[in-house]
Amino acid sequence: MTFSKKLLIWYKKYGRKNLPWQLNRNAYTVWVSEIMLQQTQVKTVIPYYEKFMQSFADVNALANAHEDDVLHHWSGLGYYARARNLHKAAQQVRDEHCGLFPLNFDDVLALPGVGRSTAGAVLAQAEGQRHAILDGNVKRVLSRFHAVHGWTGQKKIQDQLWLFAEMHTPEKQLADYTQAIMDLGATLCRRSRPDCESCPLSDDCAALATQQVALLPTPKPKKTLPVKTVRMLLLRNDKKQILLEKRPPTGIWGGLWSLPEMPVIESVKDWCNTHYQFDINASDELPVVRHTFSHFHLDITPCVVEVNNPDQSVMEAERRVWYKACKNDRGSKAESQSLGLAAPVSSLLNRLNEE
DNA sequence: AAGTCGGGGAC
DNA sequence: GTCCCAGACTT
Repeated sequence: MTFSKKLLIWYKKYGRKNLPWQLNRNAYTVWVSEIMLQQTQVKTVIPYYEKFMQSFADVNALANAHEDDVLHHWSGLGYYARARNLHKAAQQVRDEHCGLFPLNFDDVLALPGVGRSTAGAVLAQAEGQRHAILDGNVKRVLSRFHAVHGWTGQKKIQDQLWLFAEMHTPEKQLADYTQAIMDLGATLCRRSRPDCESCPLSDDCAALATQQVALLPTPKPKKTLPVKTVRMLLLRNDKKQILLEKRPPTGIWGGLWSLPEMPVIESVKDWCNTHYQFDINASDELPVVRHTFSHFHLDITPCVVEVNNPDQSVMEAERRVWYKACKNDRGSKAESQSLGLAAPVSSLLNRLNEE
């Protein structure tokens, strides 16, 4: 059985058929509901839709209203450009289509605030015209059904999903099919805890077959993290011990032991002299190590420094310790169980120890 | 391709 | 707190 046929059978039993905009359905009511439902959940929209329709019963009433009045009805819904566009579009219908909501795809698409998916949804639901839709629900259903990996905002992925959407769109029962695929996405093929047991498409779902339902759709990539840089000093005494410092209790690596840090821009020799009263001859930079936190990258420039007069540093004894990195029984991992080390510090000490 | 608009729900 | 939601528009 085809995708659409299974979906339509399921819809007949379990689909939503009494939403406010499904009663007395016409292009205007469907259009208003579709705009309100952009990036907004059904439950939130319902009271707004009912009040809006009471005040603006048809497209001409909306066109002739004051923008402030339209915006007042939108207050609290968010994305207020939707309301301004809705009002402008109603005037466009009044002025360019003789007050009759257009039933031609390109004309609907030309209305401000109406994109490809919304235009398709309006004409499919109100007029039974054959158009595919691709909203958040459909993207989720199709990316799982076809195991499409990649963020759905990417053009390549979006094009692929539109092809699948077109492919599955039936020739008849467009209103029901359009509602059905959205209902499936909203009620069973949810973002979290999808109910695959109850899904009419589970037999052919590629994501389910390969245990990838939870991985799809691929989440939006996180925005580029800011990069901070720091130099970490591997201060080494004549016993080949490294100076560690205890971090403050709050903040990054709170309470853990770490290496002394200093700005990359400043002189190592001056810094050691000023902050530690250490006399050093030379220092040796190691390759930069990137450590990533949830909110930034930390590029660490490790710098090995041989200290000539380590005895000078007896200040703040509780916060500083000369530490001898050694290998434990398991091999390469440093013996650090007794001392809480920040992860990249542990890694650096290992590297130094292996040389 | 990335940024913007937004209040609210799920977790 | 984060992520996302029946997207479209601008830069």
